[in-house]
Amino acid sequence: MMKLTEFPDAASPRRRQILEIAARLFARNGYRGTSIRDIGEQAGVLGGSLYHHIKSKDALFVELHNAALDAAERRIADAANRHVAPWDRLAAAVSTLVDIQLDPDSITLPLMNDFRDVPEDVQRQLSTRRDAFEDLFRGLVDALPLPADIDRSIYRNLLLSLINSAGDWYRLGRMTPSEIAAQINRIFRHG
Amino acid sequence: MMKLTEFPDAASPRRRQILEIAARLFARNGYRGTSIRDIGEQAGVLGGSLYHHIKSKDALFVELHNAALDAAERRIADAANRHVAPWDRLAAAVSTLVDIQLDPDSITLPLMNDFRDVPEDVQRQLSTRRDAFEDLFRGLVDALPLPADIDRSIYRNLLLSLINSAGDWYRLGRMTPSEIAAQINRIFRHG
DNA sequence: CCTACCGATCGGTAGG
DNA sequence: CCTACCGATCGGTAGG
Repeated sequence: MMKLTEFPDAASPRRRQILEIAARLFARNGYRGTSIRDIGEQAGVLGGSLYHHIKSKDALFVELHNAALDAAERRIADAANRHVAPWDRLAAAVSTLVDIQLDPDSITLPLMNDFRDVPEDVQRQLSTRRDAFEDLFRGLVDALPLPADIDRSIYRNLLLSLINSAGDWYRLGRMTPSEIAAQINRIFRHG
Repeated sequence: MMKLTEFPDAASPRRRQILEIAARLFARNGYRGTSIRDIGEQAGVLGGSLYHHIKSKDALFVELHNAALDAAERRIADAANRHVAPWDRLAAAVSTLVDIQLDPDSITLPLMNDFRDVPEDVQRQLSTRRDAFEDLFRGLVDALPLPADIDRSIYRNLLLSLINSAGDWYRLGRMTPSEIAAQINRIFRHG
């Protein structure tokens, strides 16, 4: 449950600290809702001073986004690979992604959700990495014995967008993330 | 398929025209992504001139949001009420909401999706109207003969967030909105 | 509906 | 890492 090294490739401890601060702010307030001055404030310096560590706000966001997907992809693949039956493999992946998305301290993932908040040229830089992430789920879904009248591409998109937007309505207390995941797996299990 | 009077309570034709322009821009570019100057430009005037017709950007957005939910709620209730069996009623509601969300010319609904893009005090103004909208689906879901291990509140939230985020991945061509709706209804039909 | 502006905020930079 | 700025953009207003 504890995160130890979120950004292993950070080049210096100070830079890693800045990356972690920035990731938390982006996750909480979105791309446009987070200013360079906000990040500087939490890091104890003025906004302009950050440009010693980063090239631009865009480049910073892209770096955080890709590192977050790397970490998520590793955790999800590990969880799926502890099982062999197709439905079990998907259920493990869903449960892990739900955990990541609903963790209130998650630095990792809410970055995925802000796609349309981001400038268009940044979107283009992110989309390759996102496509690769989706391939993980494509493989899991393609292995399912689904009824013939369910389209696997639609099924995968529905499932992913549902999980990625779960943070919008989830409020702590009533149910745990793993109970939410269990409900999702029940609804999406067919045939 | 044609929209005739999107804003029946507009007070003047010019004001209605401005509301329609603003709704389209908010739907396309989000709350923060739409400036008062953008709206003025499309209306053929300078941004400041709009303040003869509106009180503030916030009040404009709230008005558009509530009018959009009024129109959506009417369409969805009408569609559901053409049926009696619970699963048919839900399917009709889902299909109508999907149509609204995926219509590329829709003024009506993508306003719902930008919740976290909007300032907090505006969020508070919108939430009452949204809760009432959700009650429509609450009634439809509560009438379903669902398996006992599926939580109706979670089921409803998952279904609504899934439909509301469908526009994020849907691209025209491969499938029509009603085919998407049919897939959703298949996946969410149980018991 | 325009002119002309306000105070605030933004990403980013030069020069030290 | 700071000082001191830049050009751009924002919502909104006074006065006509």
